[in-house]
Amino acid sequence: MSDSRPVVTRIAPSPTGSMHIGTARTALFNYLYAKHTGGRFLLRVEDTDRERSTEAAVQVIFDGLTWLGLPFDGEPVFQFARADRHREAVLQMLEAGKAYRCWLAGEELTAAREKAHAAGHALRSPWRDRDPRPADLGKPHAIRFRGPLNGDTVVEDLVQGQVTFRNRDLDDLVLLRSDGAPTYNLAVVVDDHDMAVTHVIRGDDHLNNAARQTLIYKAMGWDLPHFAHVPLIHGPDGAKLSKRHGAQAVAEFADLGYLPEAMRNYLARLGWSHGDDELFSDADAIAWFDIADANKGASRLDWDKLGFVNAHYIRLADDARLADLVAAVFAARGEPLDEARKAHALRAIPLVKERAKTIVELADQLAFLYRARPLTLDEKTRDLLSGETRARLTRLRGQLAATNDWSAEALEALLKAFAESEGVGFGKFAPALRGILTGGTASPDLGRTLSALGREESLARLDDALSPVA
RNA sequence: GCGCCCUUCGUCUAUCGGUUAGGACCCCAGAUUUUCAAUCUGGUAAGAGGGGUUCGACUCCCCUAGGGCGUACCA
Repeated sequence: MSDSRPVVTRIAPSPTGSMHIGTARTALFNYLYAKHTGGRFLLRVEDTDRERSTEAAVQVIFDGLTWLGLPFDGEPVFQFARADRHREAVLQMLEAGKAYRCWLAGEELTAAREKAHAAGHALRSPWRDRDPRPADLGKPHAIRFRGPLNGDTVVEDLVQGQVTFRNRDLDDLVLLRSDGAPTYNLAVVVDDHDMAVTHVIRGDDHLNNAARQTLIYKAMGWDLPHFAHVPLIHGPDGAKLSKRHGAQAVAEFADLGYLPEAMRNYLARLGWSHGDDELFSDADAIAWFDIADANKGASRLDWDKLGFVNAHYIRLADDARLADLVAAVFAARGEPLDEARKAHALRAIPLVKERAKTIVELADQLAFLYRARPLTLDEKTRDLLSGETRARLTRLRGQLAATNDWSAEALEALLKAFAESEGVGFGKFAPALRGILTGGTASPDLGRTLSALGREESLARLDDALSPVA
């Protein structure tokens, strides 16, 4: 372990076609730790599974990191392209006696493994101590790691603490498959070493691998990186997060209307904390983050809290940006907003932005702006339009038509004065007015609703509902 | 089966041997009130169980239970 080298962290996802939210948090932790220490945050694409590693699947990773606002330093490393280098390392171990050629396969392999387990230790191939004959060398074979039979391997983990494994439980893992392809545990070690990674921060499903990888580092005579295994994210029910929990991939959270800065804040707070701080800026997170403060236990995704955090960031967000996002929601629904409508949304956003937990909700709350006239009124509103209320709203319509100040404040004042002059509470006309203006029963304060709708449209909607034929 | 890890309010967490176990989300009540929210005030709610160690354990050790991960020529 070296402590003087500048910190280098990395995120090493496989291109599977989507980016899991757990991967996103691991990326965030790596990013925060690198920034906190003034180090570098790298990306390595583990694309050795040729079936799944399509260009599109790789693009998903880039898009996910970009959307989350976690830019990596330098050029991405593609693991598959480094296969020759991996093989070179294996040959080096072979020559040094740290690895051996193995022709064990098929049922023979299975039987040997079962026998080893029955004897209370991990698999050791008979080829470990056998000299291959020249005739064997021509036949396809794997190359296995020659693991120590006795003793312990200790992983010093920044999160989990000191974890001890008995070497007898660690099998002679395959380094190079019989088709010449390097295996995961080998490639990871070689790549992390070559990339000068100082801190391996990853999911705790790899804690067991850390022991195997430690052995490889030692066999190669390389410095060990610091390990930090962070727990996985579970669904609200405590089970492994999956599709049925609502969302799993970063792109899905984006589609549901969550802001990247909200995701960063929420995800950072999931499994890590800085005292009682709940809502904090990226700069705060970078200043405060230490991987040693990460928790050991798995945590569950809580939609309510995510919504709370997201609402906070929506309130802070720039209106023009929100208008773009809202327009994207409408476009995704097949109802793209033209320039005029988008401008309308931009004007109305300040009136509703403090009410929405997601961008999708924000779009829903703006939808009344675009309803086509004449609005079809719900039954409740129609019932409310009895003679008395109709007459009262007609008088209100007259006052609205006479005013020029269409600001929310002025309209609110006008409504208050009107209620007073009528000698009634809002309850006598507000529900009906809301129904007429929005076609629904929930909307912002009426002053705001009128203001957002605009003078012309408001009066027209009133006329639609109040005209004798309606 | 074997190995490793984890376990404080419903959820996310604070605590790093001595606290009335704190905060946030959710929930409930009140305030506000033209709906729904938002906002403000207040409230309910926790150390998985059992043994130790100690003057004193949420905190240290052991056992049990529950959960997770691994145990591949997958990554």
